[in-house]
Amino acid sequence: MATKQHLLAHAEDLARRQGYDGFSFADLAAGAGIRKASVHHHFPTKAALSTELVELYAKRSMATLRNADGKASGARLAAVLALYRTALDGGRSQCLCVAFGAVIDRLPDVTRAAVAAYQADMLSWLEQVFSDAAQDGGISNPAAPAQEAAATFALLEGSQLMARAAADPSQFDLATAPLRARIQTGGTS
Amino acid sequence: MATKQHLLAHAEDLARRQGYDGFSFADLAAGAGIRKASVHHHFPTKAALSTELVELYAKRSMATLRNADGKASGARLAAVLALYRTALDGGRSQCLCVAFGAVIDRLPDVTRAAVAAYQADMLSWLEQVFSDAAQDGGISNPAAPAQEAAATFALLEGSQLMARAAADPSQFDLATAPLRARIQTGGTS
DNA sequence: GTCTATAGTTAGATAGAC
DNA sequence: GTCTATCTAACTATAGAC
Repeated sequence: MATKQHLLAHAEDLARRQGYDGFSFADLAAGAGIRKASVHHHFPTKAALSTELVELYAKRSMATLRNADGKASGARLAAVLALYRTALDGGRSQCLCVAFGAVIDRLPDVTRAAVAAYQADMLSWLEQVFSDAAQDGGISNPAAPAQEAAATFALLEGSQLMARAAADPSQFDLATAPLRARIQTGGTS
Repeated sequence: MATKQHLLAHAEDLARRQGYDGFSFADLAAGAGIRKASVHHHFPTKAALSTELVELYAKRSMATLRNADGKASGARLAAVLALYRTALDGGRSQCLCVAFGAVIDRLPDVTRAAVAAYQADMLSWLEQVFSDAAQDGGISNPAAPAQEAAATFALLEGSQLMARAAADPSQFDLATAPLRARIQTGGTS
C-alpha cells in the first residue's frame, strides 16, 4: 500500500508539472525503485491511474475548501485564492486540472469526465460564495453569482498558467490583486 | 513554399488542440501527404518548428490587436476579448500559448522564450489599454494598469481552459461577462 | 524537395516465473 | 507484489539516393 501511495504522489507531481503526455510508467517506476511491469500491478492502465489522480485531487481540494464552510463569503474567497496560490508552489507546479484541461482532447474519456466533475464542483462552491456575498456584503461589487464563479475560476487557472510561463510566481499575485481587493475585511459593508 | 505553409497551418491546429507532446512529425507528414523525412527538410527539429509556430502566432495576434490601436480603451478591450473568443473556435481550439504554457517545463528553451515574449507583449499592450482607460473613462472601476493587464490576460486564458474542459464554449462568455460589463459604450463616463 | 531506409529511444501493455 | 522478457507501436532524427 505504501508503494501505491508513493506512486500516486509521484504521478501527481509529474502530471501537474509535465501534463498528461509528459509522464510515463517508466518515470513512476524509477521514482518508486520498481519496474514498469510492477507499476501496472497497481494501475492497470494510464487511463485508470490518471482518473484516480484527478478524483483524489478533487476530493482533497474540495475538502480544503469545505474547511472554510460556515465562514463569511470574503473568508471563503480568500480560502480558494490561497488554495490555488499554494498549488502554484512558487511556480514549480500548478493545479492538476490546468495541466489536464489544456490537453482535454487527449485524455481518456473517464479522465476527462473526472476533470469536468472537479470543475463543476468548484464552480458550484464558488457560486454559493458569491450568492452569500450578496447577503453578507463580504465581497464588493457583486455581479451575478454564476458569472462571478466562472470568472473567478478562470482567473485562478489562468493566473497559474501566466505565472509559470513568465517564470514569475508574483504574476499570480498581480493578476489576482483586483479580486483580492474586493474582499471586505470589515464584515457587512 | 506552399508545402511549408500547409505544414505550419496543420502544426498550429494540432499544437493548439493537443499540446506540445500531442502532435508529431508523422501527423504533419500525413496531413501534407508527404513523408516524415520530408517534413524535416522544412523544419530541422521539433524545437525549431514549435518556435516558429509561436513566433508566427504572436505576430498575427499582435497585428490583430494593433488594428484597434487609436480606438478608445473600451473598444480595444473588446478587441482582445474577441480575439480570444475567436481563438476558442466554438470549443474546438484554444490559444497556442494556453496549450504550450500548460507544459512550459517540457518546451525547448527557444520555444519557452517565444511563449514568454508573446505573453510580455500581450501584457504590455493590455497595460496601455488600462492606462488609457484611466484617461478616457472607457472602462469602469479601473485599478492599477499592471494589475488589470495581468488579471485580464489570466482571465482570457483561463476562460478558454474552463470552456474547453466543460465542453461548453458559452462558459467563456459567462466568465468574461463581468469584464465585458465594465466597457463603457457611451465614451467618457 | 521528396523519397527509402534506418538508427536509437521511448511509450503503454501483457505473459508468466518467483 | 515484483520480477524478466517481450510485444507492438510510436517518437525524433539522420544518411544518402533520386
